[in-house]
Amino acid sequence: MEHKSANEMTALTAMPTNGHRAYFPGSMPREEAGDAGSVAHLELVRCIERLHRRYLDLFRVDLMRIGADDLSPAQVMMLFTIGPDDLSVRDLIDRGYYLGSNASYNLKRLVEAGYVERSASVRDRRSARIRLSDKGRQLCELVRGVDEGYHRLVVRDDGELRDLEITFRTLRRIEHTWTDALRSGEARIA
Amino acid sequence: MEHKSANEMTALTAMPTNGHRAYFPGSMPREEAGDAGSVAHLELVRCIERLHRRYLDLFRVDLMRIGADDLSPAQVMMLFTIGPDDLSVRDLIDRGYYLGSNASYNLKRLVEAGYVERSASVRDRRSARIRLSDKGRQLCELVRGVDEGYHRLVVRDDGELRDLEITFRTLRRIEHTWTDALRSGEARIA
DNA sequence: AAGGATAGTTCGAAAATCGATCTAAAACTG
DNA sequence: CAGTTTTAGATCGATTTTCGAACTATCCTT
Repeated sequence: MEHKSANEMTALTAMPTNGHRAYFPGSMPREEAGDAGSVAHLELVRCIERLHRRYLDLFRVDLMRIGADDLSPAQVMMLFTIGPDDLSVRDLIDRGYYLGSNASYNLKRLVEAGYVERSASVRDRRSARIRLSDKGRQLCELVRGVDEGYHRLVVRDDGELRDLEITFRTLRRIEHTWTDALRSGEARIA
Repeated sequence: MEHKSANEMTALTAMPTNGHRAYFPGSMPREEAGDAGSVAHLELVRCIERLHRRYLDLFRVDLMRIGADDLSPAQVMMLFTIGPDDLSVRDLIDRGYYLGSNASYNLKRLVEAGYVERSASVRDRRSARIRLSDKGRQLCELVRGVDEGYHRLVVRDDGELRDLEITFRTLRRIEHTWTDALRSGEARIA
């Protein structure tokens, strides 16, 4: 938490539109063979990693503008993962694939900063019930407002809307595939 | 670096296929209005964040199996960002959207561990030339092999291949949009 | 009631992040 | 050419994050 942005040596100044090679699907050892030149899973993974890093930079700036400089991007995202629901920490963990201790850590900050309310469940007193506070909901509104700007930049016509939908659907499918793979992978160990 | 995996309280045990609500496009404050219920940019962002976290878990396990337990997932990804090329640190930074000091930090480890070779440029002696070593290339081969397994899980027919291509193309477009937004956003400040 | 599973937190060590320096080598500028 | 400014990149120190291993408290089973 607490970061003043204003990147120094970051990639900010230079887009991928840099000099030499294409860098598009070209920046990895041989790929001409095998998949007949189509996009490989690994390229997508790399893209996701890059996008994630990129969005963090962008989002941090936006959060600063909004005035939510007491939260890290990941913490704000966590607010959206909670959403309008009233859930247990376990549910939150499952939704966001968080590690238990990390979820606790971030949740603690969210509660301390007043974005999330926590109370003990009546039925099971081990279990905590979490939900957004008004402050939390307000922040979500603001973020959603900012995001609409990006939405408009990204989907400018029906074709792009359709692509976005396919993209979302595909990513969800991949998410599911990975989760399965992870589960069965661990099964061999356990 | 150095992590023994074997998550404890992680989401490993429970997929998003958990109890109560749908959670699909449902876990955020109101979205029925406006976009006519279609996928919003923000949902995609959240998905990317989740996928990133998820893949980290998966990849760490794979790296362990491969025997590359001296590198973090991000560092291995950096190898692919270097790819077959011979580039300067600046190029690497631009390609991967790294922060300068982080790139240095990771690069140092890659060089120390023998995956990357660095030498000074002849023309500009400030500039370093970076490239994969044999060891680095070998690791990339191994990872690529593992990845082919996931590729087959994810694209099982032509339709899915087409979706993957659209997804990749769309994500690249978004990446570009964000980079632009970030650049022009910072411009106002600078 | 005893033993085990579950929910969630806390702790300490390790690692990652970030911006501010800092060095060295270009590249300008007069 | 001396003087200044830029650029490439490494390094430093402070902060934040990540992770797994305890640990506490409650619940469930028998």
